[in-house]
This record gives sequence, structure tokens and C-alpha cells, in this order.
Amino acid sequence: MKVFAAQGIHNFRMIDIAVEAGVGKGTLYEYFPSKDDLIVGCFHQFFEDYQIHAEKGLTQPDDPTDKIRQFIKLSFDFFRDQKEHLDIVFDFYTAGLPRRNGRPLLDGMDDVYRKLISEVEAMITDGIKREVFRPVDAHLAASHLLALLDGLTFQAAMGVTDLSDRSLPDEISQTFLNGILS
Amino acid sequence: MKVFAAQGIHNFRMIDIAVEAGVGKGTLYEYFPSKDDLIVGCFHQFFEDYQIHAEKGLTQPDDPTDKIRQFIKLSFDFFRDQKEHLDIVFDFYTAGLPRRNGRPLLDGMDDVYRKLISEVEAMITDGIKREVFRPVDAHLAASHLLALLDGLTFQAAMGVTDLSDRSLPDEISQTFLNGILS
DNA sequence: TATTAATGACCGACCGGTCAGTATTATAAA
DNA sequence: TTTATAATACTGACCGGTCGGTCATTAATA
Repeated sequence: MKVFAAQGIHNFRMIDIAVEAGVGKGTLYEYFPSKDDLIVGCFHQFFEDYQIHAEKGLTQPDDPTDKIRQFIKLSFDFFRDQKEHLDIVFDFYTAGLPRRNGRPLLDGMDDVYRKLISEVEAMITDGIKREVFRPVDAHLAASHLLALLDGLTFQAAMGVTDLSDRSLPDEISQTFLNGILS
Repeated sequence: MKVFAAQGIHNFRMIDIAVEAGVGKGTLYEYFPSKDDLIVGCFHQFFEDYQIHAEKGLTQPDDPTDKIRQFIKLSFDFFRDQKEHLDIVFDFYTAGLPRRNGRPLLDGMDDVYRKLISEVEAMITDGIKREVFRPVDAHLAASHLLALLDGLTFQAAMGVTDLSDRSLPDEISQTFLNGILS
């Protein structure tokens, strides 16, 4: 991850990884069949971390409003901790984008994302049932929220938004919730 | 752009561009000093198009609510028209991200983005003055809106959200505006 | 005839991946 | 405990392919 952050996922050389890890270049090939496999391996490790982190918050509070607030807060926490690696996140993202020619480097990114949407969607549907939220299109609202978080993360990677601003999660939660509250 | 879309901005070869353009490889170097310059040139062309497109809407209606709605709609229109090139947009985005080692491929992306934020911010500040909007943090709300649009574009590039859904801009506008309305 | 535009064979830097050899550790035999 | 042997881990010099960029030559135009 250190090398990815420094060189970018498209520019690093295997020798960079080897040097950073303090091993010979050949040794890397004892653990990863190819450069691509190494990248994919890192991605899975990373995304697993995020899921474990996010799942903690998806169930805890009962009130739908609090649940959303909690989810937003946890997402912020996670990406703030990844400050050093934020640009990598977007390298991963683009590496998962479908291409006209040939497979993308990271396969199945969209499925992972769709699953995430449907989890958030469930929270919103629940809120609508309880008449806490307006009868919005739950799927769209879930996409809305995730788009918002991704966009802010991107801005943070670019350096135009500061994720460590303590009031950020609250302000964002407030505006989003206002938007869908009954 | 066709080649970028097919091969990705990190994988295309100069010969691909030459073939697609129907000229010899050497000819490209009559117009662009280097591969990087060619990429940067395309990016500027692209972003200029977006700005020209977006500016149209930034001034037209007087009512702040309509102005925001209009801006959202125009952004959707633009990116929907770019359907074939959406993945390139994100290649450009990541190419503009700051790197630990060396300059990013695309320099000054953040400044362009900051300018965009401040334009949206002005619309919101105006709305607050007229007491159409709550006294929210205008800068944050502007970042919020742009993050939302970027995120949705990203989802569209991934294929999980359909920008050509006619109800999308309205739903998004509605939820966002609800969030900041007095 | 001069000037400009276009070309693609060629060069060389670069880098992913290999593999013959070395070092280390585990196991077996003495 | 020592020695012999096997198995495993590690290494970096090297190979082969790739591709950005050059430039001598040719074609088109003034």
C-alpha cells in the first residue's frame, strides 16, 4: 500500500515492492503469480477491511435515522483512517471499471457495490415502513447516499475537502436526512 | 477519446491513436511533443466542454431553487451525453490526484474543482440571503452537491446507476433541496 | 525549386517474469 | 550430538517483449 500510494497503481514496479518489503524480486513470485495478482490481492484485503468495519454499524441502532447517521459516521471514520491511502482507493475504483477491450483489472467490483447499495436500501425501506422517512424510491436514495460518500472521499483524495473536520459527518447526515424525512 | 475508452488511459499505445486517426505514428509528434502532452490536451478539451456546458445554466434562472435544479439537470445531460466516455472521466480524475512521488499527470485539477465549488457556493449563499435556504454552511453544501454528482457519475461508469433514467435528476434535486430548504 | 507534412523502420530504455544457483531449515541416519 | 540429505525459501542476473520517441526519406504543396 505504501508503494501504491507513492507511485500509483499504474506506475509502480515490482522491484519497488520488493525493496520496500526487504526481499528480492524473485521472492514476490513465490507469493503472487503475477503483478496483476498482487494488485488484486491487495484490493481484496483492503475491501474486506472496509466491509468488516461497515458491518459493525449496519445493525446496531434500531431507529432508522440513527442507523443512517451511524453508517455515515463509520464510513467517515474508515476513510479518515485511510488518509494516506485515499488515492489508492480511486486507483482501485478505476481499475474495476468496465472496459470496451478486455477484462478490467479488478473483476466483480460492480457486484460488491450493488450489494452495498442493497444493504443501505434495506435501512431506508425500513424507515419508510415506520413512516420516519417519506415514501421515496429507496433504491435511489441508497444510491444517492453512497454517491455522496464516494464523492466526498474523492474530494478528500484531491485535497479539497477535509475528512477530519469533526462537524462534517453531522452536517452531511443532517442535510441528507432532512431530504428524506417525513 | 475512442481509444482511451477502449484501452484505458494507462494502457493505450501511441500507435493505437495513430491507427484510429488514420495517420502514421510520427505524425502525432508533429502535434503533441509527447504522450503525456497528448493526454493533457484531451483532458483540457474535455473539461472546457463541460465548463461551457455548465456555465449556460449557472446564470439563467433567478430563483435559487430553480438555479440548483437547472445546474443538476445540465450536469446530468452532459454526463449522459458522455456515456461512452464515462470511464475516461475517472481516468482523468485519478490522473489528477496528488502523488507522494513526482507530479501527477494532470496538474491543477484541484484548482479547477475548487473553482467549480465556489461557483455552486455562490448560488447557495444567494439562496440563504433570500431566506429560501436554511443558513447552512454554503461551502459545505456546495461540496455536498458536487460530491453527489461525481458519485452518481461514478456509479454510472460502473454500470450500477442509469443516468438516462428521466426521473433521476428530479428525485436527486428534490432530496438535496429538501435538505437545505428553509 | 523550396518548403512543409507525413511516414514507419529503427533504437534503446524499461520492466515483468524466469531460473540456475545459494542459503536456510527440516528431517533422517549414524 | 553430529552428519548427511532432502526440502524449502530466497536471490538477482538475465532474457524477451514492448513501446515511446527519432529521423532519414518520401510525398504533397507552395
